Amino acid sequence: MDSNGDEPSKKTQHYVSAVEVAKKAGVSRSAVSRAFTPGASVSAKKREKIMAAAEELGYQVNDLARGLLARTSRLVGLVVTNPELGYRSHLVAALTKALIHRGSVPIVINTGRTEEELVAAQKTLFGYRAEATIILSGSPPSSFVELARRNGQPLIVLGRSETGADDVNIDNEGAGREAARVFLANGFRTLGFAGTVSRTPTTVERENGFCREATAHGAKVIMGHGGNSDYAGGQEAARQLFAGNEHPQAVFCVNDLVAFGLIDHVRRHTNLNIPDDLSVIGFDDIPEAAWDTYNLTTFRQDPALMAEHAVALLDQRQSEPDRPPVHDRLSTHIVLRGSARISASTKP
Amino acid sequence: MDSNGDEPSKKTQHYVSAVEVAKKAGVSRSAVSRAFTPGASVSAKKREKIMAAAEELGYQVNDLARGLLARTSRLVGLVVTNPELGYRSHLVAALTKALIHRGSVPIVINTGRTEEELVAAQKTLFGYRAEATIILSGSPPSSFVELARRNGQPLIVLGRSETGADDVNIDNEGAGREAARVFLANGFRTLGFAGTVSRTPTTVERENGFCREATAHGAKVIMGHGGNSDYAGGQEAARQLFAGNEHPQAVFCVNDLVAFGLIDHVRRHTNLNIPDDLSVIGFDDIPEAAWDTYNLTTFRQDPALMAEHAVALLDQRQSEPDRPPVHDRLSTHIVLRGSARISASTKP
DNA sequence: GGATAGCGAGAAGGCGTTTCTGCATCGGGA
DNA sequence: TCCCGATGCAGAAACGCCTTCTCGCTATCC
Repeated sequence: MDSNGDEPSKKTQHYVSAVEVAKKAGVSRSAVSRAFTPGASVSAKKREKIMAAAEELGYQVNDLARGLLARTSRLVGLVVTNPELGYRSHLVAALTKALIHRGSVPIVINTGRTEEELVAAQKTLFGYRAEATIILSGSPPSSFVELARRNGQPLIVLGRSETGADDVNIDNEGAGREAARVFLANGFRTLGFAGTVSRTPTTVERENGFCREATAHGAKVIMGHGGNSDYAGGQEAARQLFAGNEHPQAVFCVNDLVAFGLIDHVRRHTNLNIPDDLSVIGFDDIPEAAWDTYNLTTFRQDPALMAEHAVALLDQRQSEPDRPPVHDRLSTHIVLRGSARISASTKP
Repeated sequence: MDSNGDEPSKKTQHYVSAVEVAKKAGVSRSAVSRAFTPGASVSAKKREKIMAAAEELGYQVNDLARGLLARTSRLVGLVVTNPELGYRSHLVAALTKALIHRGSVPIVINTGRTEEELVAAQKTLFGYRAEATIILSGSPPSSFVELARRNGQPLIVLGRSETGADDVNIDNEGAGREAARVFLANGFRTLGFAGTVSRTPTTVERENGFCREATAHGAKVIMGHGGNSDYAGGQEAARQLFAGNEHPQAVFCVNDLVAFGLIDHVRRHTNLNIPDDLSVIGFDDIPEAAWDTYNLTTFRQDPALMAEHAVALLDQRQSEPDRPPVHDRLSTHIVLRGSARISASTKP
């Protein structure tokens, strides 16, 4: 009974439109549109008939046309560099999930950090009338912020605070200070910091917080800087930190990947035992930090929470487009594991 | 001189359209359209003038309207579950990069594997008239394939071959056989396989290839199955493999994460030394496999190459929509590191 | 002077939403 | 029982923005 004769097996090879549904259901195309608009005035019976026809034909509202009229799409852009790396992969996953949950459709622009590339990404997003842009990495140039504002497109920056846009970030400097305090409270006087030569605000803040707190209390801080904030960078930093005849008793690493590289270097090239001879603290608490090999004490940064806050910020911005930029600061806390010889009572 | 008086600082608060650019440049709106269409007949001088006006106004072609007319957008959908996990995070990164390089715009639908969720993802993608869909995980239900075909939307499946769509995959069974052969050639007679209880085609093929080759040559294979194919799953599998009084001399793990979990379990809970007492081979060759701690011998699966092939398949499908499904099989090769006591000469 | 490239103007087409208007129906009052 | 106003629903038309096509005209080149 569902093999209706009026539609032979001609090759459709195109998306069915509302007119076809209207014809099939014997109604006007406005009625079809209303049937798909919640709260529109259509009788229940007619709506049902229309839905049945739509289902049978495989009709799907054309969001391109809808967006054209609405002057915005449900598309939300995510601009990110190296989305496969460490914490960022988790953040991207959490964001895409949160956005989809919200009813948005995430576009992921995987690109470099240069101004040109960022501008190109933004243009693409403008072209699709994206509802908003979320930047995960790289400082957006001021022209970026300005253009988004001019076009009325909300812009959320993650992990940067110095821009004129809404952002959600964590207290990197505070965490750095806390790391220093924890080390000091456990009697370490010669400390180390493992960072990178590419000085992003995030890493600089962690470094500053740590170093200032440490030196303010008379401790010595030895610095090691790798090329990138990844495993190899951690190895390089370790090479620098453990090259001289004086080495740190405790090292704070700019993130977990760096900590892993550092730990592996230490295990392989020195006789130091972790944590007996050397305490290590990382940052991010990615799943690998909990692995037996590393069992890393680190600062927890919850990607799901950050994604949630980013989406909340987006909602707020849309309801109040004109209010001043909001800076949302998430707290972090240290997760004690076995890589640092720290007594739990000294945890602040 | 660029503060032109004819545009006072009125709040634009909307995207500028082609008519505004036309007015500003003193040309017709068709000319604007032509200027943005490569290969259209516009004089260089006029195009330049138009582009200057567009630049100044911040004009950006509305891809929604363009897509409406073209009946397709440059959007390409990526449907994926747990995009943050192991190899998949690298694949997603490589795909987004390759797609952007191609001029497409990737939509990432991060969702579950249930049929409902996949259908919802597909509907979203249809709604935006996505140029194509790429599925990274989860077997698409046959309705999915059928609907994509009916709508003329190319569908590329990664890591599954049993579907009626184009796919790119690797020779999992062959790799499994090779793993067994390498172990056998090095004198191991009691082998182990670390897999998962959730039997996806990928894992089943690797397991089958390994077990059949091994048993065909008279070796014994002990099986261990964790819950998921991740670190914790590897630990569980190890618990099973090393619980009895007879344990394997060499274990093939369904992927690198499982191998890491297994190695860590062995190091912590047994006296066995890797690779002296136990050889381990993994699968994927994610960056962590090269880390000092693991130094894992594993099968290399290049995400960039797979992404490249997926995009190539997409190009081909678009130029020849009606040809039968193509099954693109990539080769893998084993990467010898320190986790397996294997002499290089025995590598096939 | 005739061919031609370039350009402006206008209109159609793609598809869904929204507004406006007309019609039918229903309830209530005379 | 009849009529009027209110109400709900349906259809027509306009709109959003771009591309493409046609047509007619002008500047340009040989």
